[in-house]
Amino acid sequence: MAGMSDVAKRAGVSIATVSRVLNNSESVNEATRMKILKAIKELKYQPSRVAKRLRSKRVSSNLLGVLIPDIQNPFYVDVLRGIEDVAYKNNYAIIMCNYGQDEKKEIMYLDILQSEAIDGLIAAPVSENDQRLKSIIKNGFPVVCVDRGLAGIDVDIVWVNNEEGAFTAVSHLVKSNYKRIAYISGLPSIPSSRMRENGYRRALEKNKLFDPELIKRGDSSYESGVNLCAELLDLPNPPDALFTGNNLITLGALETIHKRKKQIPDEIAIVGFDDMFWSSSLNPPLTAVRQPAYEIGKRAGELLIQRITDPLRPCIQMTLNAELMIRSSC
Amino acid sequence: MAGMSDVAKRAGVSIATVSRVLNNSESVNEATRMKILKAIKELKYQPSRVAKRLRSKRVSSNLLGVLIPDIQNPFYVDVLRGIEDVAYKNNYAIIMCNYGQDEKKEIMYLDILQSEAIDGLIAAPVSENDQRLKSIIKNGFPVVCVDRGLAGIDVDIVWVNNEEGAFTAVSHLVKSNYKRIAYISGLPSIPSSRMRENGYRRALEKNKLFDPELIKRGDSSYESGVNLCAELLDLPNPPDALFTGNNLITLGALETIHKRKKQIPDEIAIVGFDDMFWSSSLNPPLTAVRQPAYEIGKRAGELLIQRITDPLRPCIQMTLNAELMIRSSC
DNA sequence: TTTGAAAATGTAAACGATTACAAATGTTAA
DNA sequence: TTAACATTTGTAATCGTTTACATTTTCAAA
Repeated sequence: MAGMSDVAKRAGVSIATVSRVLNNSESVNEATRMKILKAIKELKYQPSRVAKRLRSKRVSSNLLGVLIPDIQNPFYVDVLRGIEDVAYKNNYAIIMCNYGQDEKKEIMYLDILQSEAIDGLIAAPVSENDQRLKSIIKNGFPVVCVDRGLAGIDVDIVWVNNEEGAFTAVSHLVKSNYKRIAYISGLPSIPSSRMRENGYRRALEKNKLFDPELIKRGDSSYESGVNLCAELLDLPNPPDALFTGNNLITLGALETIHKRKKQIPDEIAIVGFDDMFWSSSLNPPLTAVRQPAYEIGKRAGELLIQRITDPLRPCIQMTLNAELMIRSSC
Repeated sequence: MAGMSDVAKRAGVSIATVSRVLNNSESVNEATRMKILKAIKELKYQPSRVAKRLRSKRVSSNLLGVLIPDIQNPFYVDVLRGIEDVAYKNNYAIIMCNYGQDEKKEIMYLDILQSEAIDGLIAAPVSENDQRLKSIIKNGFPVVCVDRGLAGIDVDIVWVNNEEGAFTAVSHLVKSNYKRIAYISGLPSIPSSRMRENGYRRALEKNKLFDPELIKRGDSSYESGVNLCAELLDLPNPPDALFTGNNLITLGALETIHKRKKQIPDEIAIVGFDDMFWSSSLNPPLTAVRQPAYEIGKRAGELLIQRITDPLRPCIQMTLNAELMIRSSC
């Protein structure tokens, strides 16, 4: 592929001048500009972002990193869309890394992203004690967290009020007169799992309905939804309602309930954390706590770009509202 | 951040030696190797992939590009997972670009990916006449297409037999005695939309059931599923069954059907192209043509890595089987 | 010893851009 | 004509690696 020197040769100028018209910086004579533009066209010249990034660390590489735990979870897909739209508008491309809640993989990706000299990173860390991510932040690298925080360090973060969302959902179940309300939790090492559990617990204790037997903790996956729901249904004194800790768990629980031909909500009610755009087409239309996922991504993208341009701005914690979408599953 | 020269200084050797232990190439004395390794640890040195890529074009950058039309479509998510697993195993990271079926965006991403000096690209092109992608392939750059082909050019490709899949699905509808079977197509510029239409048409014509009025062509989105389904239901002589052209269209059509409180399959049957892992939790459990999406991604990843190591290997077109998953929606 | 090959290490030129600084050219006013 | 300044262009260093080639060190055999 043609390089800048080829263009320079063809246009009969020096590479400095070529660089100048490329970055339309400083003054360059209109005639030479035209010559150079013509040469660029003819040679189909494309500047190498790699060389550019190597040379000027202080200049934007127009690359953002995104590190998410699970691309299969529609919540993160929407977050990603939000990030991407903002990035595209601001002329950034994104490297997306999906670490599948695997810490080794997360570390590998973090290394790669750093050594790719990205301008900034949006991450949902593997846990709140993510050492590697913390040290990156301490080094002054621009990072925005989404959905999950980091303990003992000041960082921009965008998330929802998980406790309140869970509290509202479970309270709705209580009001609807369910008595044995179970919670299928995601990975307990994820802060949001515990926040949601707190909300669940607060709603039940307030009404003296709390029974520790009805909490099952899994790994935030579809399979764990399938299995833990089965365990709950097999209890000698099974629950009459289910609060599921995320998207995939909800779908897994539904799978089990349907397989056992239990009626929802008559035999078992269910309300899930995380809405999906097709929730109303589920059987039955699912009552769920809706996180504004796209909005979360959008805000995170904006915060990151701000931080890149102004590294000294104080950190912001942005808590968006989760909303209970009441449909027919409870 | 510390660079290679810092490490060299600390270990009291030249940068060349550092580079050698990093790439464990050639012989280096065990004692010096230790010294250097120690210095690397102490300085938390991380090699810059950017500099590495700039220097050695012929050496692998361990970066793969993935270009997909719509990250919201669960089919592509699964393809992506397949690619990612293979990439990870072979020590490649991936840059994922989602162009949202927007040609301008696709071209931008293609430019970026090229100038990032990635090793290879897996793409589902915007159309079979994608000029930019074609010229990249002509330049000898390693590319594997997924789900969508390219006209008039030899390229590795992994997809399913769309026509056959559609034919099977629609034939099943015919066997079940539906008479007015409609097709909601995705964007006609996408080859798979037309292939599926061909299968649909062949199945109906064979049984003298074809009626051009029952074909609606949209843009492969959820919204177009919602709207075109409504148009079909509003027909003076509405269909008694629906064949939907992809995932999102299916979900959109379900939305409309439910909103109108039509019974599935009694008032209207539906079979969709593309299965989802939660299809059995839909209302009703959805009959769908299952593409082995994860497998498609995995195969594509393998083909790409092969091509990178052997640029001269003849092109392969890999057609996987689509399978009809019969549930209760027809 | 000396010699020569093998092993270990160093030197310096790339890779393809940006950019400080220098140099050349053009323009205006005295 | 020339001084003074603005405009335009060029030169060369730089970013952090890899690598061809040169050099030094080591060591066994003569």
